[in-house]
Amino acid sequence: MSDKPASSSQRALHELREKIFAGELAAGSDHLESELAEQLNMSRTPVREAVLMLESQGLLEMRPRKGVRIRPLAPEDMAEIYDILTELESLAAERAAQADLDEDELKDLAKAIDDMDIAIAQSDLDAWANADDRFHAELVRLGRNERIMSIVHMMSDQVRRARMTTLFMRPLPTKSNEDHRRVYQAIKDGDAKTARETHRDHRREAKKIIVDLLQKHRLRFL
Amino acid sequence: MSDKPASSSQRALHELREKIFAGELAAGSDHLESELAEQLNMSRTPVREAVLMLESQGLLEMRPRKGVRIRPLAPEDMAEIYDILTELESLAAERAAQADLDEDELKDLAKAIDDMDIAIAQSDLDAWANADDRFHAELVRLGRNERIMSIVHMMSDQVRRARMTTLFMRPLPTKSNEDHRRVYQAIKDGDAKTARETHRDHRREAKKIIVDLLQKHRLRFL
DNA sequence: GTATCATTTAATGCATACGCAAATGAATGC
DNA sequence: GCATTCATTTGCGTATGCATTAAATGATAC
Repeated sequence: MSDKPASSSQRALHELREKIFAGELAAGSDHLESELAEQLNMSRTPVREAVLMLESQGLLEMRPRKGVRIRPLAPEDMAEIYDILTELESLAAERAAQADLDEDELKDLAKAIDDMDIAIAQSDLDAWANADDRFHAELVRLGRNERIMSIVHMMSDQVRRARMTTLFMRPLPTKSNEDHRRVYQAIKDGDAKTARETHRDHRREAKKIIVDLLQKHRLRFL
Repeated sequence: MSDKPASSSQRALHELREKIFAGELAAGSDHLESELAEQLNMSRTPVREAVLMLESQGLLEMRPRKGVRIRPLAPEDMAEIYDILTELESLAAERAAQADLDEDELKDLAKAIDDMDIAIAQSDLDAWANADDRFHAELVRLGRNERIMSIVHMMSDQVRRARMTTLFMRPLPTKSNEDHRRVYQAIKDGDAKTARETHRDHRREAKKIIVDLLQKHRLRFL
């Protein structure tokens, strides 16, 4: 249970991520390395290292002399990201279906789906979002491509803030879980084509919903 | 023509990349930060920064106390990467076809195809590889998704060494350019489906060829 | 009042130093 | 011999300080 010591740069990495997701470091805001270092109670060195890593993960930009800018997301960025997620997750679904997985290997996926039902029944959006994340992460894991896992993870991070914001702006995603179940069933049945196409359509829908929502609410950056 | 001053960490980034591609830093080899710093004639600080970036780009791993390891590529890694390239480039081809591009916007793509023909006529494999790179990069650019561009770039970097090695182990890719032309034509005609599927098949073929080659030659790591 | 240039300010990029922890090797006991 | 413990070395993580240079400020001329 006890946290490992963890190096300062690891801590910086995690804490900065958290602050970005929580909006504590607001989208579009600038921060000097020294400010961040002070906030985190460490020297600039580990902060710089963390910032470098976060930059290659697309969460912020280093702009010499202007500070570290937390990258805001425009609707076009959301579209880009959802397009990528659509392609890569669909491939993962296809591969998972081809892998002839037994029930035990699928249990985390099943659990995530059940948890979403429960969350919806209780109108618990946070729990729903959490289970949805797990569903997608597990799906990708079953696709057995490490690089796809890491790219999807990276893209998910980039949209995390925006998804959290929009989550409360739209009706309960009651229909969504039907798709999940269909994907699950196709994987279990070894029906690669259906798994792929069902998931692809599911993601396209998700893209449309969120992009439309941003446009409707004139959310140019978040 | 004169090189810009360029910061030490940028220089470290570029020079380390070059050394990795050139095999001067061999796949699987380990290197202390201090060695690299000495080689590059700078202190450990910018080297560490470059190494951190290269690590997130998947070219090497930092293993505390064991040195920086240049990541070797197993056939399974090649398969992973080609799967990703297949999906993302195909999407790019589809999007390019939908973009109703005029001849001028397609001229770099056309040039790359022509250059490949020339290179093949002269049996100049280096020139061919160069033009092939340009074709794929340009195709992705026309797909207008910045993130896909950067992911594809990253994946291409990861396979660069291995592709160079195998390039001289197989017959001239004479047929390959027919595919390129078909993709080009489909994009020009605005035929998104054909563009996508043609390119997808092209990439699947490429994957098969290279993975088979590695297996045949028992190249477990490179 | 505005534009240009000199001066100051301050954030960054990098070198350097140091403590710690892991790895290595030596010494000791069995 | 072999294992175990302790001493030594060495590489890394981080703090710190300084030089550089871009930006901000102020001064001067028009």
